[in-house]
This record gives sequence, structure tokens and C-alpha cells, in this order.
Amino acid sequence: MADLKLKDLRYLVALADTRHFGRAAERSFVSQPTLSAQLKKLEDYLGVQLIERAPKRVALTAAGEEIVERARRILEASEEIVELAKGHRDPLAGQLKLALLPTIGPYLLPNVAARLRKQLPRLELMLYEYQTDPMLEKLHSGEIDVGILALPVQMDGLDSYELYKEPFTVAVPTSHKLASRQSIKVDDLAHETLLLLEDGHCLRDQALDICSGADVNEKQNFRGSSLETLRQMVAAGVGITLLPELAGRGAYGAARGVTIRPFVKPVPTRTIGAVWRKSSARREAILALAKLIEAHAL
Amino acid sequence: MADLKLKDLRYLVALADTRHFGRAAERSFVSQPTLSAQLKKLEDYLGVQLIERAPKRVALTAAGEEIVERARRILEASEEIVELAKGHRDPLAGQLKLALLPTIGPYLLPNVAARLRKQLPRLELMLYEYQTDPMLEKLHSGEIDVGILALPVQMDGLDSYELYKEPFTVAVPTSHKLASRQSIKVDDLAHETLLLLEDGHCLRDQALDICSGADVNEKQNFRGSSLETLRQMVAAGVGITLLPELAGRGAYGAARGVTIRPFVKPVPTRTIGAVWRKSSARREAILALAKLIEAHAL
DNA sequence: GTCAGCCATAGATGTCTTCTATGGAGTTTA
DNA sequence: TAAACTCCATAGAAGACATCTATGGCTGAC
Repeated sequence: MADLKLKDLRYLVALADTRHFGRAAERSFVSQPTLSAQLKKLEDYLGVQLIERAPKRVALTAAGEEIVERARRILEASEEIVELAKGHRDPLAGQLKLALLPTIGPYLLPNVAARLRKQLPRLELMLYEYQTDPMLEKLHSGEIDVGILALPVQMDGLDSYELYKEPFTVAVPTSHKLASRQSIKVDDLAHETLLLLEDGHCLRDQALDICSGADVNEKQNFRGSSLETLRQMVAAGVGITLLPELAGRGAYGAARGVTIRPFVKPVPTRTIGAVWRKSSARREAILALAKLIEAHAL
Repeated sequence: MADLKLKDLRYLVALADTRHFGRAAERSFVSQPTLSAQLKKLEDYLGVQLIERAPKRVALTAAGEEIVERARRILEASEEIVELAKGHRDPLAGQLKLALLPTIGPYLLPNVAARLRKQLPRLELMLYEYQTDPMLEKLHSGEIDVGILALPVQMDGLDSYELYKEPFTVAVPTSHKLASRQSIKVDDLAHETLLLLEDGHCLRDQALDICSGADVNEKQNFRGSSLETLRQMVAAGVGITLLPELAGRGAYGAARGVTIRPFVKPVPTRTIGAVWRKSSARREAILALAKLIEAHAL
């Protein structure tokens, strides 16, 4: 046997309101026989008479009254679902869980935060910081919607969008001999003491990769836990380090005792991109966000 | 466009539980393509993507999660309706609003109350006392389900069942000359002072009708408001009255100073019946009640 | 590279809602 | 008292839509 249908409940409530089959049918945009027959089926299905049909008087039985009451609640809740869905229709609204690399987040966000609020006002960003591998895991598991990291990464099931190419810069103590140069070659780093982040930070590998040609010495027994740690170490004269350009600019860049110098061409860079699940329903919001960052990151 | 269907919500909840189209379909007793297509239609109708479809991973969007939550509530409530209906299926259960004439109620109920509780234990009787006309009104309006009164009455839209024929008896002061008779003829009432109920009581009209042949005098400036008032007046020697047989028996019948005597044949009687709306859904319970009264009233 | 798992699509089928037309009971009006 | 009207139920036809089986396509695993 068929089961309960919302439509039938609507018919029943319409009848309860009008106490008249014809007008209830009209209100339900169906013919009177349709409403009549469907309500009879509803009674058959429930095994209870809901309606007293008298020539000039339609009334509900006790069972009918109780069921109408619940039917109203159900119909209200079903309307809520529709309304709720309406609220979710705007692809540029709602929560978007965004993760950034620790070497990107604090330096990129100040550049785009204001524009974000203006251009995507209904997008509620939830911010997280993860290193590449945990970020990819949380992306796959659905914990976050989009990650901003250094490309390339393993892309199975993921889509990506290239945001910008970020030049590396060299950070040296202000008193260092390289501080007087306008720009620096990779070979100039030979025999320098290089300060690097701890394992897990992709920036560590990128820096090592850049310096693989030159004969540099990584400072032993030291692993910085953040770029700010590195910066302070450089200021203290312990060694030099490589900083992504964004990290060398703005409020953070002006640290005392540290001088930032660009590389000469070909400037080593890293590619920053946004990554999300191919199957993500937030693709549209993510692309809007990505394009905004692309345009205003640097 | 079609509207929300409970079945679709069931599919969605099944998918939320299993996170697998095939198993959700199995749990819903439909094929996988059916569930797939219906959920897509649901998304189209709501205008929101509810499901992230990835090769090895089915997940819900934020909208999906919220809607599933409400869908669960709706489905629970719809189950409640079915359960509620089940509880109303027993035609011999539930409330039954029963009205009796004031000249019947106190005398009939003691005879049947015990049997009622035993034979119709799930029937919850709500008792009322009304005179004939208000009773018929409340019957038509649906305020009460069944009335017990003296037939015949105006039967438009009503059904009736004859319960019993109630003989009238004569109540006289014990010191009255008629008290010594074994039985009484209507003509014996000639020149007696007759005590009657106030207007509105059908018993008043019945008594007047019976006595219309004899030359009796209704006590002026007096109208009893209940049979008990009349009985006390008789005991006080003010006059005589007619009592329905049930009112002359049992606990009430034994009042001091009052003697009850039967009429000789043809004994005047009134016909007591049950009356209900032709359209009433409680017909079955009413008939069961009526047959019980018919068997055990006298 | 092949295989298995899984969801989407296509086309056919059948159920069930819905319609119009009509019947029948009851009430009101001429 | 008959006729017209109101209102709900029934009948039969038409149409909409959910459902099925078969199949395709994509992905991840061995």
C-alpha cells in the first residue's frame, strides 16, 4: 500500500480550514472529486475515519482533529525546508572553510580582507592554518572546503586554481655584507648559514631546493617553528633565510635589524594556488574567492 | 513544478545514513537509479545542491545537513500520525460524549455502569444532562455524539435506536387513599392535584398527555425543577405525580412517605431511545452502547 | 592495463493522480 | 409540491511521473 503523502495532508488541512470539500479543493488547486477521493484514500490508509460527511455540514472526528493538528506542524516544517533551501541558494553566501599554509595566511589575508568583505559580503569565511599534508587530508575528508598552498600537489579528486607566483627574497642581518647589495644571486649564498623551518613546512623544502645549487650550510640543531621565529633569528645575526615576498612586506617586513633583498633574475618563486574537491558544491564561491585573491594578493 | 514529497525526504535521510546510493536505495526498497533520480529532482526543486557526489565518497553539503535534520523531524511526525491513527482504529475505544435527559440519567446509569466498564472497557464516556431541545441542538452541532431521550423527535439527519419502553407509575403520599390500591387507572386520578416539572422537560408533556383524558388539576404556581423535588413534594402530601418506572426503583425509589403504584393495562409508557448523527463516525460504539442499555436498563 | 565498484543516463512500463461528466441525497424556493 | 440548487461521491478516460532494467562512464585498486 502507498504511504503517507504531504499532498494528502495539505488536502486534509484545507478541508479542516474550510469545512467544505469544494472550497478546500479550490484552495488546493484541484477538482473537488480529486480532493474527495484522495481524502478517502488517506482514511483507508490510516484505517480511521477522519471526516464526518453530512449533507450541510463537514466535521472532523476526534481522530481527524488530532491528525490535522500534527499535519499542520508537518506542513510548517516542510515549508521551513523550502525556506532553508532558499537561503542556501546564493552560491556566494554561507560558510566557507578556508585553510592556508602558515607561511601564507598572516601575510596574504591583510591584503584581501577588506576587499573580501566588500565584494563577497555574504560569504562567511572560517579560517584555518595547516601544513600541506594535513590540509590535503582535511580537504578530502570534507573538514575544509578549500586550501591555499604551494603547487603542485597530488591532485586526485581535486581541482586547483593558480593564484600567483610568489618570488622568494633573502633576509639578512642589516649588518651583513649582503645587505648592501641591491639584489642577490643564488650563488651569493654560498657558505652562508641558512635558517630553515621545521619539517612539514613546504617552505623548508622549497628553500632547500633553491639552494641546492649553492654550497650553503643549514644551521644545525635549529628548526624554526614559524617565519616570525626565523625573522627574529636573522635579526639576532644567527644567519640568513629565504622569505616569500609577502612575508617580507607590510607590517611584518619592517622588523629592526633585518634587511630584505630580492633575487636577480631568474627569480626563484613558488606557485600559490587554491585547491578544492572536484565534487565540492562550493565551486562557485571558491572561484570567486580565488579570483579576488589572484587580483589583489601581490 | 511538483512539490515536496515525503518519499523524497525518506530517500535523502537514507542516503545521509548510509552515505551510499546503492545501500540507501536498498534500505528504501527501490532501485539505485530511482533513488538517484529522485534526489536529483529534490535538489532541482529546492534549487540547492544537497549532496556532494564523489567517486568513492558521498557527502552532504551544509544545506544538505540542515535539511536532513528537519527531514528527520518531519518523518518522525508523520510516523506519529500513523501511530495516532492506529490508536483510533478500535471503534469501541476513545471518548464518547453521551447526553441523557435529566429524568433518565440518574436512574438509568446505575443499572448499566458496571456492565459498561466490563463490556466496553476502552470506551471513555463523557456524561451530560440536557433537556430534549438543547440536546438535539448539541447533537447537530457535534458537541455530543449521542443522546438518550424520549422518542419520537425530529429526526432530520439523525439515526435512532429504540432502547426500551418505560412504564409510568403513580407516586402518591403513603397516607393517600390511592396508596392502598394494587394498581391504578388513569380515571382514578380525577380531581387529584398533579405535581409536574417545569417547562422544557418532556416528561411534563408526557404526563399531561396521559392525564388529558382524566379531569386532573395541575398544582398552580408550582413547577418542579427535578424529579427529586417532585418526590419530596409528594412525600409532604402536597399532591401526586407520575414517575417513570426507573425513577421509582432502586435507591431513590425508597423515599419515606411516598408510595409507588403501577397503572393497570393498558399501561401508559414512554419510549426511550438513543439518537445520533447519521454521519457520525462513532456509530459502532453507539450501537454497542445502545444494545447494552437495551438489554439491561429495566 | 584490467577489473570491480559506484553513480548517472536512457527508454519502457505501469501505477496512481487528476480531470470531466454525472449521479444522488438533501435543502431551499417558486 | 415540484423544481432548482447545493454539495459530495462515483465512473471512466487521460496524463503525469515514479519506477524498473539495461547500460554507460568514471575512478581507484590490483
